Amino acid sequence: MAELSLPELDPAGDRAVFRQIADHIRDAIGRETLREGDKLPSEAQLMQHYGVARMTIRNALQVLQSEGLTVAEHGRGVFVRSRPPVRRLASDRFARRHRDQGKAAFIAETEGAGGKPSVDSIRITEVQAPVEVAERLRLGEGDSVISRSRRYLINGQPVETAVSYVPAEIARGTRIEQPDSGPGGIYARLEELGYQLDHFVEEIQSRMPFRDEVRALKLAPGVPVFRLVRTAYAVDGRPVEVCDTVMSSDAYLLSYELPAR
Amino acid sequence: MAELSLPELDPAGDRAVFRQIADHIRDAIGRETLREGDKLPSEAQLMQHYGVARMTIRNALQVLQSEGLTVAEHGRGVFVRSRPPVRRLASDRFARRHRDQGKAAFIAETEGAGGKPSVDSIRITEVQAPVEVAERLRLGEGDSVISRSRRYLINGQPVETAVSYVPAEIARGTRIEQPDSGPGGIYARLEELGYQLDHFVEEIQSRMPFRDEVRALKLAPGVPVFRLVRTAYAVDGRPVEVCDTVMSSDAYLLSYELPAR
DNA sequence: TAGTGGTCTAGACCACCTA
DNA sequence: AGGTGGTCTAGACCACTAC
Repeated sequence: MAELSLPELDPAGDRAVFRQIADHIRDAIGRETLREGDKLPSEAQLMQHYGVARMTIRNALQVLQSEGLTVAEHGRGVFVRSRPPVRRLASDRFARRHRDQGKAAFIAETEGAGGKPSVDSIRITEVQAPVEVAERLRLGEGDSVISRSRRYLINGQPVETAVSYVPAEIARGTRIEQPDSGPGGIYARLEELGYQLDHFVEEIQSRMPFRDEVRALKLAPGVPVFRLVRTAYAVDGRPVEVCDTVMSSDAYLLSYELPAR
Repeated sequence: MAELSLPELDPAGDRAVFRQIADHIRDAIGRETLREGDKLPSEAQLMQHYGVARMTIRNALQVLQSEGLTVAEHGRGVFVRSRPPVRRLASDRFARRHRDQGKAAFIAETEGAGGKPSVDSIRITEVQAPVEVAERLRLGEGDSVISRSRRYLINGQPVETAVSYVPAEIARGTRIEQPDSGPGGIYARLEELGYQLDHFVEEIQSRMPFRDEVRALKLAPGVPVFRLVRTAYAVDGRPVEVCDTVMSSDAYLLSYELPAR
């Protein structure tokens, strides 16, 4: 602990002791006295330094963890969380010129950035459209859709889960029902089927992940997720696909261009 | 507690007791046995029901709170968190037709949705451009910018903070330096000054809020924020403004249209 | 005043990691 | 084996809210 030298507690202030301790450590991280990957003093050392009970120290560490600033590793220590390289999603990523290259957007981009893309957990089923999907596809309740769910990884690290829905009427019996949807992905298949794509609408929300999302994306505590729902529209105005994705928020930066006119 | 009837603990499973308890309550919320605004059983009731110590119950409740599912109110109880109405930001919100109506985007939209918009904490200063801003505005270090910071509220509830940066060379001596930037906001002023706007680029990230953001936006525990940085480009390609905003993620849904061509 | 959550103590035993 | 964090107990006193 000699190297860190955290301040003393302020006994006068009415701010709770565990909050003061969290403040000290947070400040040290902010000033980069503690940097990404650095190990914090152990709980025992912090108890010693501040002269408080263990639960008080653990409360302080809990605060930092839920802020996404630190991660605890059982048996090793508590560390300043390091952020993975950010993947930028630009708004032209579904432009036809990319589709024509014969690779799905994710593969093309990841390789372009020097990463090793992979896709797993591919599951294809025909189901009744969930309400949110039916609304976006302008289907009635009970209408069925082909659902393609999969998980995207970069260098073996999961970053995104996605479920695509295409009206069964369109996709049944086509390659969209196959695990490998072929060169250019399902958007290329849709165009081959005569549904020339016109535009997409992406709707973005952010929230803390559900339990299954924490598992599927191997999320650290204190990391929110983006939920991005993309609807693809054909030139005649008909929505032909909905893609519901959940992304680790610290793996992505989303970028969009908006007209000013 | 009679009305809730949570399951018993599974003594065989190796899942921690406080996690099992959190699971039970989370399930009850998921099934809508507990609905938005409902009060959870008190800590004392839960101790009684499960026959465990208070810290075990508090650990379970802490889990739910950091997932954004519940909020504790001192002296009152723990409640299922209710989500405020979501404000949808569409990608045409800076279209000229809105600007020409003489209202800034925020005011026009909020009134359109039946809310009462307000803006406070307006502070205008001339400063050296922060690095991230200088890069986006293609300024050198040391170049100064006019910074306009303010906070947006809907029905008195803060939802967003924003700081705009305009090169001082452009804004100095203009109404952009005034607290009330006039009809149509600063984008209208920039156009009057001869910088006809062509497009915007918005970059979106999500993370847990800093302490000052929790205060400024009155954020509940477990609520992440969007950070949205918008750069405005004039028709000659010159970036003329950067706006750095932080938004409560549960007050917003962002929506963008992307071309497919 | 009674009930609620907020903070803190002082222990205990366990599981995991490193050496 | 020794150090680390993970879980849990059984108390205590306090601050806030409702009645």
